[in-house]
Amino acid sequence: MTVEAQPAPSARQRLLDAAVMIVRQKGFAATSVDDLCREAGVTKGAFFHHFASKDALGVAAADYWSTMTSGFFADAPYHHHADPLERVLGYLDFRRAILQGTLPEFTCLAGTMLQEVHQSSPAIAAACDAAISLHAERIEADIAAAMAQHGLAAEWTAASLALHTQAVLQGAFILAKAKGGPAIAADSIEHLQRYIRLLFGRPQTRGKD
Amino acid sequence: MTVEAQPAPSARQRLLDAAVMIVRQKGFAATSVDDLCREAGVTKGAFFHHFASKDALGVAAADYWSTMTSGFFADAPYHHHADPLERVLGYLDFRRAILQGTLPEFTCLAGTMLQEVHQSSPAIAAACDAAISLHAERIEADIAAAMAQHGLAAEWTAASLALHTQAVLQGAFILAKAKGGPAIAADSIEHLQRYIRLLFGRPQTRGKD
DNA sequence: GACTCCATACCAACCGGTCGGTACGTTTCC
DNA sequence: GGAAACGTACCGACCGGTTGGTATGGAGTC
Repeated sequence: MTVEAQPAPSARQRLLDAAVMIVRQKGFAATSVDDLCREAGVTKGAFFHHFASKDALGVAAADYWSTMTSGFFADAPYHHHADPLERVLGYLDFRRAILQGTLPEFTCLAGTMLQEVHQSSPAIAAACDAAISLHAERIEADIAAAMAQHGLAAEWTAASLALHTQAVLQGAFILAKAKGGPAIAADSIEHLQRYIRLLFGRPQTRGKD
Repeated sequence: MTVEAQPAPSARQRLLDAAVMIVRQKGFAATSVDDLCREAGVTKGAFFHHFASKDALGVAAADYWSTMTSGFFADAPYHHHADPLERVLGYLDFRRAILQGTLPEFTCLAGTMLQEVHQSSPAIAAACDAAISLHAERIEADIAAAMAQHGLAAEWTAASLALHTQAVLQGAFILAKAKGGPAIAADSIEHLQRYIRLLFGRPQTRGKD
């Protein structure tokens, strides 16, 4: 609630940014508090001033990730489409397009942390779940609109398909980690796009990109 | 007297079994050598007698996981189908059916370890990649046979779709960890099955489960 | 002068890994 | 056949370094 404009990046902010990068590189457990402080250029005192524990940092990082990605995708170009189905497909085009750079640059923090802490730290797991679920809800709205427009009476729900898109993305990231690059991740997203086109009876539109 | 059958599981075997369970619970980094020894009922001396390092245990565990799951799926009932497409769909039926018990019981060791060690330990990452890729190749064979039988000239390859099935499964596991249960994982696999049926022009066969 | 923000110094627990030693079966050599 | 020699499996105390976390104090600001 007390969010005003911040002119200079505070130690807290720098720690959060450091966490987003390093945790995606090494995972949560392998990332030490000292690693974070070194990357952020602050001392341990600053860390424990802003965060009660390493776990608390994990929760804050997941929340930060959620608001960060929310803004990022809200500003993305695919919202321009009038057709809601085109927005859904455009979203996936966009997800494919941002598969650039090294693995920790396009990989998902929430998915990475969930793998490790789903049992040991319920608070972090809940924050990661919230981030993914919130993101899915945004897509769910477009899917529901597309279903209404196409008069689709399907055996699956918009919520289920929205969550499925997130599953494919998370799985694509794991394959990317296995293969050391984003190429197969892009393939998987293409399969998902083809699935959605088939679902809506719109087989293979527009030319190859 | 040369003893063929092993009446008592060796320390090495017990450590491997312990690793498969605990690493899926807590992740690789958060699992200590002492954790493994305690679970396996052996001492640290035994651990380092059989494995040169914790990393070496990770590689061995991934290899063990690969041969273990290979045998498990080779014995599964879906191979009975004469129709290769039915074998692929049956495989996914089977994957849904084994979504039982607690999360570390049906979750994938290779995917879990990959998330954490893909940068820090190339050896473990390679072993995990090999496990997943080998598994995908088994499915690829059935997909290729189904494509040939249906005379499908597709823009996608059997290998690509096989890898996509693994991406969906890995992503489904992450969602299961987010939601704390296997229900949404099953939903995602159903979406994948629907995709494959649409791909092969066989919309919705057999009755509801 | 109280409060926020952050640095320094420090701690106990725990980490992966080492090491000297034991128990025991097999091989070798007389 | 018996005993020395050797190899494998395992034990558990121990080591140096790192871990998450704390105690305390000082600079800047209202």
